[in-house]
Amino acid sequence: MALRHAVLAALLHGELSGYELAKAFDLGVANFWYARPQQLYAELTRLERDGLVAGRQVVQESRPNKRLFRVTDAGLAELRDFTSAATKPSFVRDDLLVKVQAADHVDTHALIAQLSERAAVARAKAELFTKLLRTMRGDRSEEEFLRHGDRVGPYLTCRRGLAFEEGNRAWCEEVVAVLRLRAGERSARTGSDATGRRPPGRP
Amino acid sequence: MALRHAVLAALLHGELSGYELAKAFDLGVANFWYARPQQLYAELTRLERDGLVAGRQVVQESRPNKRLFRVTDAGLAELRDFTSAATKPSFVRDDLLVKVQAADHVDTHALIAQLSERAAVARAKAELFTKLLRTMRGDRSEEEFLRHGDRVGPYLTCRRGLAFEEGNRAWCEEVVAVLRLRAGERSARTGSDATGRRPPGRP
DNA sequence: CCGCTCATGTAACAGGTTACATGATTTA
DNA sequence: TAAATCATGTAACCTGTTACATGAGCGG
Repeated sequence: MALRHAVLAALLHGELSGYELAKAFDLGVANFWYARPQQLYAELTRLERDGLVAGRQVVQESRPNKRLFRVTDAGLAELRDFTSAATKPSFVRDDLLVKVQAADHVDTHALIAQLSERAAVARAKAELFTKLLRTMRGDRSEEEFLRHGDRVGPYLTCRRGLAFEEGNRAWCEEVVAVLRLRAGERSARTGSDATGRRPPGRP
Repeated sequence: MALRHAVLAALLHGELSGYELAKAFDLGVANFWYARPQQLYAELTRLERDGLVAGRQVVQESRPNKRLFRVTDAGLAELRDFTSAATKPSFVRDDLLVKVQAADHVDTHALIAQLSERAAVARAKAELFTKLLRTMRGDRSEEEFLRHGDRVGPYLTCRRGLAFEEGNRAWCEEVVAVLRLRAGERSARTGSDATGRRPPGRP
């Protein structure tokens, strides 16, 4: 059960409500984990039941009431045990990779569209992460911050997110370039159009 | 259901048995997907039931018999539909990132050990991918291969795998360096040992 | 003779996704 | 007045993991 620990790690920074957690774990910002709101509410309930987080009701006017959660001592202990234990190998699972794997047998122009889309998303995320990093380190230089700043954990995971998205973008753009080049060369040879539909066989 | 399509994409290259597929989808080699053998046998059964792959029995002496599967026309159509449809955004889910996120609150030296381990694994994988790429392109240059080679799909996904693992390794090493530096500076200030256990508070 | 490779599964369970549900308030 | 934000969940379903199971040959 890894979501548990992701939630605990996210709450280390300070108290958050389920809703705020959900925003933090959203696709846009989640540089170290992703989860749907429903999952988070369920997990917070379980964590509270197990005494790993404690919630307190915050009454609000002109807004629905909310519950803020913080990590308990037991929760911190749990997180420490988790961190000390061996880490499972992680792996990629991305539909885009499957599609590119099949690139020689499928419609190229649909694929190009999706790769371009992904490249744009990756660029946007990279920019977001860059800003987040700047905010976290404030006016200090990166080296200075990494040496003496408090809370470098979130900074370091954000750096991984940034590198990942930059890699993503570069790869998507490279693949688009290759597919375009090949579509062009093929149509130049055969005299057909350059849409790249149904590559080798199959008329 | 994405495993389905990953299996179809993997079988495009040629006939494979469940066992061979399992090797291809293993952590060591899987540059675009990962799955356990049990899952693959189950998925192959379903795919055959649905007519997307066709299996044929191969009788062997001195080895258990096996079933080789190939993608049917219906399977190829399914894969084309999948490729044309919108791609779901993908996200990272890595226990190591959770641990680093919590780095400021947990035992540093256990974390360093795991990061070093992961860096070593990443380096090994990167080397493997580099060799695979060389094998795939044969004696051609990369540019030449990407322009005119047949089956660039697997090559391109392998390139993503390579970049990913290199990024992984670089990040792990960077984090190790930062954590070591901070542990050293802290012990220099406090006069305590340099194990880095239980960072700020808590005696 | 021990462990590895080949070869294929079943069954129980944990984890994650999709769809559904509600309702007030602020902003365009 | 329509849409977005705040705020929280339930229920059914799909997917993936863990544990268990079997059995023959080959290499050291």
